[in-house]
Amino acid sequence: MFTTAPRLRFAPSPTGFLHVGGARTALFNWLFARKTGGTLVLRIEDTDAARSTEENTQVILEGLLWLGLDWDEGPVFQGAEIARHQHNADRLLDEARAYRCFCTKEELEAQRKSTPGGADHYKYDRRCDRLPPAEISARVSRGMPCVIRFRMPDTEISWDDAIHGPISFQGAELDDLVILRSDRTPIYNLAVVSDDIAMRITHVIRGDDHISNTPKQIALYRALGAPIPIFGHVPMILGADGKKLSKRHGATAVGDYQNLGILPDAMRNFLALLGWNPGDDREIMTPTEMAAAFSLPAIQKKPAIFDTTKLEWMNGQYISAMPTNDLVPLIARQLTRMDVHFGPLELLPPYIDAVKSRARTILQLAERVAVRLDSRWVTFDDKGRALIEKMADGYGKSLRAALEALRPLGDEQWTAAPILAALTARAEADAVKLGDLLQPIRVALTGSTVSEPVNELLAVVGRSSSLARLTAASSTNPSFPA
RNA sequence: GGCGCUAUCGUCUAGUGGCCUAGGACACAGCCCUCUCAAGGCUGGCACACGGGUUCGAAUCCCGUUAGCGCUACCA
Repeated sequence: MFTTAPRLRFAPSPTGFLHVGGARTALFNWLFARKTGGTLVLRIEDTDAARSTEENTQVILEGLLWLGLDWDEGPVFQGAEIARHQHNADRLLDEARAYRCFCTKEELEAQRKSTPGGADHYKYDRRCDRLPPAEISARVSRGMPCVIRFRMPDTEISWDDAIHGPISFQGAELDDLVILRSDRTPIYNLAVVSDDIAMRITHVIRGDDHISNTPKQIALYRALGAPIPIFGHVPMILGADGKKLSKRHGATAVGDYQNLGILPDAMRNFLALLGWNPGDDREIMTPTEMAAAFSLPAIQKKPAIFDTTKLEWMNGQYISAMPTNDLVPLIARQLTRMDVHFGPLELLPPYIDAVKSRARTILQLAERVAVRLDSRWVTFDDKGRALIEKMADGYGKSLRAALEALRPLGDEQWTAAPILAALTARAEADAVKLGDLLQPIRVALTGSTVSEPVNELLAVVGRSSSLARLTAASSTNPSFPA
């Protein structure tokens, strides 16, 4: 049917931000284009002037780029093609495949209400299609407003979906859809078909929520005499409660996850695995690997629940694997947002190395760097407080022992190995377990019972700051730490 | 309500009639490592929605039931 390379499109509507579901649809299009050597076109569907904004368009473009998804053509704006949409509609009218409908919104509403069995059973009764030609031309010359309705064929309309397999609808059950409003602006289904034909789109990969639009669009393709593309409908993304992902589930926009400290590589990888798998057990994959393994039939038919825990796990994997130098600008930006002063960027890597294998998000990572950089960021968590309370007087005592062991070390000896040697010797001399000497230090320095090995922690925090923190903690009444 | 789509561990999934005593990952529990945590290693618990068929044989094919989701505009 199509002898040339595939032409795909991603067609978001700038009536909101880039949703994770939309991002995944874009990703699947991108992967398919990369896999097949096809062309991906970005089209902004802004025909709903009332709800579309320039700002949303920008956010969507930035979101796609952030995820590493680029496009080969566009962005093209649907709103710029209204003349062609109107021309297509007029042609359908001339060929008697569509008709003028003079029913007003109010009349339509009344028709719905008076439908036997309720508005649920309403279907337009084609009363305007039965108007005598003389009456129609009279109304037109009178300037009576009208929409253009497409006459839906009553045949079966079916297609072989690239993801779901065969799907069919009965045309007789479909309504005659409006394709041009009374102000002559196009309605979605006409604009989409008109654009996809003009752009010579061969594969329409979009969300499951468009399945019921597809028979209407196929009918339009046929009426317009255009070849019908391959359709593939990717399942929805649901919230943890199994309902369609929406605002009340918290973060749903791609930008939300960016702000939460998720890496674009991790987000992209996670999204790809939501409803798709490479056919083997690989999980962490580069875009190139994903594209090589990609196929439409491998996409799941059922909706997937968005599991943020696994996203964070994957993000942690990416953070651990990421070169520290690549992390520096991200952490620096976050520290600046937190109003933490860190001096030259070259000073950051040791702090990042100290904590990056333990962090799941950039936010966590930055917070832990901040704690090591500046004692004002130390906050005592529940376990830290519990340890202090449990040890009571032993806490300060243990810290004073540590101070005695550490003070003799000069700046040049303030590295992990000598620190560990000094503390080990002290623990042996006092006949206490090494851990009993170290854990209070950890808590005094970070407020937490979790960190890198204590000797490394001391080395990273530095001699003067470490000693200051230990001194302060050892002399403070342990029942109310800072 | 109508139409459509879907149905394997809590979650993401492998499975396309025998290789399934159903595999992997996240999460969970335990053990190892160990100054804590993470990472890593090992172990464990956890699923074919239900009912009928078809077949020598069904998670896999068919039908029904149930459940979930989507659509049902002069929105996209």
